[in-house]
Amino acid sequence: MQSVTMSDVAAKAGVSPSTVSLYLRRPQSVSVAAGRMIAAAIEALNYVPNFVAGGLAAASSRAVSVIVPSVRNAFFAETVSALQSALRRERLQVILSHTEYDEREEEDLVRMALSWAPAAIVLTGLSHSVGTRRMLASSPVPVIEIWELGAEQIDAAVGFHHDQVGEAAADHLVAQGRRHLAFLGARMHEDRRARLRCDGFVAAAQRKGVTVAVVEHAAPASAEVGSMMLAQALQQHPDIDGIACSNDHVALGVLFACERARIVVPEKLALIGFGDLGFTAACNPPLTTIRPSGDLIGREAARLILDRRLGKPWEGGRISIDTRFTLLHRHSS
Amino acid sequence: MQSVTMSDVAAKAGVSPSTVSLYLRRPQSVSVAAGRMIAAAIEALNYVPNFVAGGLAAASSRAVSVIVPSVRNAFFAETVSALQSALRRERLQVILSHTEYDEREEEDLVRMALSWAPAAIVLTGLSHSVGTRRMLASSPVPVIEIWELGAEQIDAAVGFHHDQVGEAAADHLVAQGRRHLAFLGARMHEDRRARLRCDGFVAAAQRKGVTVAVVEHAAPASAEVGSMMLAQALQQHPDIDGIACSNDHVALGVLFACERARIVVPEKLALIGFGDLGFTAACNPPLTTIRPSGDLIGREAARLILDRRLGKPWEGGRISIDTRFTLLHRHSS
DNA sequence: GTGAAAGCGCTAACAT
DNA sequence: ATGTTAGCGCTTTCAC
Repeated sequence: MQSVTMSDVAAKAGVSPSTVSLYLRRPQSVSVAAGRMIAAAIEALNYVPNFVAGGLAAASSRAVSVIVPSVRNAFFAETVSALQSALRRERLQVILSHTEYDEREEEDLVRMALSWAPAAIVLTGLSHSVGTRRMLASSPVPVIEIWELGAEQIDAAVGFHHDQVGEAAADHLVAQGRRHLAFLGARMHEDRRARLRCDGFVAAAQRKGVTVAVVEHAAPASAEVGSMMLAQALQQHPDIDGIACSNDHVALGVLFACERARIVVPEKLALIGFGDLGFTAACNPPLTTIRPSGDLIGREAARLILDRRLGKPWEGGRISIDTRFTLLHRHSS
Repeated sequence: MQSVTMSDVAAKAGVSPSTVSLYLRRPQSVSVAAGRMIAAAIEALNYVPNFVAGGLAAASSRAVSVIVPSVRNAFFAETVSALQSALRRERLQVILSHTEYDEREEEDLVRMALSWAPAAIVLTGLSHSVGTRRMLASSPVPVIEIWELGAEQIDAAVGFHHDQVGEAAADHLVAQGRRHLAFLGARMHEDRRARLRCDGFVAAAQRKGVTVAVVEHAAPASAEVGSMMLAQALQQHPDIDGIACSNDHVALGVLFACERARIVVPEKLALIGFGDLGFTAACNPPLTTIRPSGDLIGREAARLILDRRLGKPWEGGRISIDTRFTLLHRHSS
């Protein structure tokens, strides 16, 4: 079926297939002479190894299954990108799928993921259906949960505490002298992490003794939704002087709406976003925001996967890595 | 190695493994009675099929290899998302990788892609290394090139003509009475499609007899780069009254910079972007832009792959689908 | 360091 | 409609 196979290479190089296999996986375990012959044969025949056959024989494929809520979300895109770059060096490939924030969907995708006998499965968040947990528990595949910390984890987890993000935002606004806060959140009924940031914000504000309001919108985060939520917030609580948003898209919309309503930021209203998306530094005024470590999450997850492949087990069976976040104080607050 | 296999299911259901296999692939080809027994056995044993073994036996896996320049790019993210959603229904999965706009990298990724014996390979653009073309030509795997039309294609292509985008932008600005145009382009030495848009813009402007300047920047598109390019453009050509940008991030930066410099858009300067990214409708003023059909590209690519899997060959061996684009006239022009 | 042999779990003729 | 059979291309003991 396949034009040129490992046997062809072996024949041409004058060695056995198993030597070629060994050479491909651990070149240093093969004599230099044999290695050179094999390399020449591969080159001459233009041999492309078959990962599928390899995966079947080894009972573990070169795939890493990654399941995120949405590929279009810049946060996850960054993590996926970093993960891929790091895995690529070890010739592991990412099988990507998205749940659209649906746990039932996730369960089905996990089942499909297991069908690939992947080297690892990467899931977003710590909240999964019972079925998902059961499947994963009864499988030997390492599981890494990303982008959240602070609840029970299946295996390894790499992320940060979203309630701490909310807390940091509230502390920051209060430190800037604001006494009437609001949190504008998009799609918080589905996006558990946005909800956690909101909860952390409200709790911290209450501890500091300032007033705090929450405005939500069911639609996904966007500038338009941000503009709408600002209007609603000001209508209900005209004295608001500090706003945190569930992410930078929302904050951008608030910024635009303020401009149209001639509300001066930050004098009249201090604003803080979340995400440090591309436009934040270039806005008028530049947007104060909290930068999550999306890139680092990807790199650390890859490191865990590679360590595990090399046989290093995770200490105590469970491991969690806190990648933290950074508050970037710009001119909107 | 695997806890429960197809044979286990067959034994429990009282049929042969091949019947189970058949049931899994074409349920309607199996008697209702047998089907019920098999379904019950699968349920009871919690059977998870092994795609790797299946792929080896069938000499074609349930993977579709997708290679894009960057996962973080919202355009490709949209296409990948749509592609995934559509393929998912047929239980095909996307193996994603990114080239970072490097053709050598792409060649290596195509080699790895072939290692999976994928149902299809999806590549971005029509420009590839000789090695890439050679490998793909000598393989039976269907190839779909996306996001570009107008040059020689390997197999199928789904996308649009970027020079037509540039042309549409120029025509629009001229129709708005602008006579001194400029194109601001980011990373055009690598992003061939941005270059094509630029070329189309310049050619159309010249045909209309208006002046046209080009400002480039090597960095990836961002609002900051947009602000910088605007400054440079106005310094070199103070009389510019219409600007097209290689994408909306750049246009957003221009908008911010105009605001700071008290340049009124669109009265003093008409602006058009590309991409219809999330923020364009919410900006001040809302940004005129050109919406590419990123989503449609993904859906059409999926359709071709699915058709091909069902045995429908593409007419004449080659097929190209023009997904077009739409100019959205808002208030920035 | 290298080779022989035995599968990995499934699909796809083919026969019934 | 169902079962029998023969691999798919590789990895991995286990000898040597």
